[in-house]
Amino acid sequence: MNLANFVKTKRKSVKLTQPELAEKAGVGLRFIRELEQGKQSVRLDKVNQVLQLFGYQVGAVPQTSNQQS
Amino acid sequence: MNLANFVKTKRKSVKLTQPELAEKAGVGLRFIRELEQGKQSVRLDKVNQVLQLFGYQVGAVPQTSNQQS
DNA sequence: TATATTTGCACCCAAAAGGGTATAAAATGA
DNA sequence: TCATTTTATACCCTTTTGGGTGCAAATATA
Repeated sequence: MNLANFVKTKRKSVKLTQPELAEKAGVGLRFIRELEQGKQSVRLDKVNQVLQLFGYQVGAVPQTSNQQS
Repeated sequence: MNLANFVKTKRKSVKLTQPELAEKAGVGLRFIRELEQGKQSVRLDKVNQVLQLFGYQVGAVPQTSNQQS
């Protein structure tokens, strides 16, 4: 589970659309879309704005890890 | 342990200076410094370039977690 | 004490992010 | 099937990043 799928899965689990998530997180709609599509060069602070809605944050995880899901 | 301290600690554990780490990771020295100082708006791909030297990558971790160390 | 390392600050600059918007495509539901 | 919702892609624009560099001060380290 990478960050992109993590966000997508979490968003769907709380029944939010991308525009709704963007609004709640205080980021742009385009950012949510690029994030869920796996864009690598996103900004860390924006990612954290999204993750904290789900009670998560960006951290270092072992490369072999499946991260949280 | 936040990302900044994680990188700093890992770097010191393998006895690298900031310039050496920057060179190995393929990022600028200024980036390493800003990362270790906790700058929030860094780019995720650059963070990953650094973390993978230590066998780690960026992932979602619970907010209450101490992340990996 | 010296030496090496780290930090902080300031420039300049090219490249990219991210926001907004509009349109096209895909998915979902009646 | 058709209509609606959701998602994806493209274009502008402004702001910021990140790299390079230099220098001074603070902090370790031998």
